[in-house]
Amino acid sequence: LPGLKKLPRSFYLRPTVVVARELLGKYLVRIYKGQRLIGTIVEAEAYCEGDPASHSYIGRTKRNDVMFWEGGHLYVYFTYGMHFCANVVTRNAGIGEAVLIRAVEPVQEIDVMIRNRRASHSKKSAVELTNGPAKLCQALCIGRKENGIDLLGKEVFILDAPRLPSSSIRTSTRIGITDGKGKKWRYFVKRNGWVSR
DNA sequence: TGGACGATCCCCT
DNA sequence: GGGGATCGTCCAT
Repeated sequence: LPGLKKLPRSFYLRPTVVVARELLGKYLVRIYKGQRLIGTIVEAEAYCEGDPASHSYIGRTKRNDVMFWEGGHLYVYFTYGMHFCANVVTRNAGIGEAVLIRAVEPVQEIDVMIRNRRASHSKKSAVELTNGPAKLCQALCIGRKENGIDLLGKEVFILDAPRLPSSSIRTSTRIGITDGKGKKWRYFVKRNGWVSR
């Protein structure tokens, strides 16, 4: 992906639903042991202040602290006793908002991603490599240590790409939540096979 | 100090 | 389509 630049800080400081929508089509890059694991973001959800479904709804705690950092950091949380999920922090410091990355389409080092998910992926389709928030974290080696990483650094970052036409973007309510229903803050690429169900 | 539960995934039916 | 795995976080005793 020669010539593509990292998204600047200013990209992340904008309203969270705008960031969620515009992250579609961008390249999520993970540098791990000298390898460049890359996937195109195809599904994302916005979590805003005043939203009962957001981890930040209860206020600032040790767990959700990174959500309140300046936009352009990575908030990684642990859930269900075994899974990690990755979020892009948005807006200015002191505001607890973020975008959950729910799915990516593998682009580069796909064989490494298969190996990272080997235990459970042995006889599954290519789609199941990264069609969910915890699956893509496993495929890209994103875990507890990556919580709080600066997306303008060298370990995890996002490369710019042309904005997708609005005709290729769809919206829906968010997945797997009970509070805050009705908000159509899930964005995904129409007809892309890696979008979760 | 304890218990309820979760922005999920996988395997089984 | 349903349930079990599995444990950190948070709040109520």
